[in-house]
Amino acid sequence: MVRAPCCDKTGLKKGAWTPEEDRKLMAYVTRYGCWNWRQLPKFAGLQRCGKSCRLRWLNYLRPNIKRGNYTKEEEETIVSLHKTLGNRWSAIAAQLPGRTDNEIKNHWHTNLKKRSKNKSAEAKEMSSEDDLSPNDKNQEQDTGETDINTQNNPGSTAQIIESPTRTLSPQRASPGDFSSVDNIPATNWDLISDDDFAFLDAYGGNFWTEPFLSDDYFMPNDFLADSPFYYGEISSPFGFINMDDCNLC
DNA sequence: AACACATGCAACCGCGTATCA
DNA sequence: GTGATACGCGGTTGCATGTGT
Repeated sequence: MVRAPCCDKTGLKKGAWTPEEDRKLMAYVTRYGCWNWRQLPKFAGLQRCGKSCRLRWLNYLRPNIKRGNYTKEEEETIVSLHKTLGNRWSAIAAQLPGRTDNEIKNHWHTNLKKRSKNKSAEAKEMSSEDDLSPNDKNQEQDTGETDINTQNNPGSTAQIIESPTRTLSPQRASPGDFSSVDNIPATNWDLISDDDFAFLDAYGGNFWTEPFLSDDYFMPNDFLADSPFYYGEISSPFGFINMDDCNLC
């Protein structure tokens, strides 16, 4: 039995998001929040599936997203949590403020998993060969690497040694890599200007009020907590928005 | 310089679950 | 209790870009 598509796909765009689409989504969510992902694209003037909008917002446009440049501590946390939680990326992401489950998942598959495998192979080799070179031994001491498996599970006989990364391989620059930590990706916010709300006005009076007729208005807690929404007004590139008028919470 | 291959990331897809009528 | 709807999550894919030959 094939599950019905999440939305009517006729005429809906797929693939990479354009700056214009990002602007529209950011403008809308910033002003109204994500009251209903399914309906949101319609009101935001986007030819996208609600699911796609949600993903784009959560993984890319949301404020306080960290991109790239994983710290040693973050990688250690990921490896450690992965050991206890498995592939529950959202749970892991919850422990890493600013990181998304998707990004952590990607980072695991592209970096940490590989290193973990290598470490595992090395460990196997070392256990079979006692004649480890002094250099290797020193390196091990310098980095302070230990077998987390045996640390966390003293009784465990697990063979896999998942080691935190000690050296960060240079990250390839990509359009999405803002390489700034703790900051809202400037590129995203710079995309938006006052004019970006103009298209919303084109919908007429109903546009501004209709979303708030919904009872199931929803704004993610982490977004609220990190955003000026909490404090009554938005200080944004679009100017100040009095949130008392928006009934967000 | 041109091509093939490798890598990393953004986005999509399908399933499970929560909620509501 | 049941079906419909929406959301969230994890697995997977496709493409842009980097690297090697």
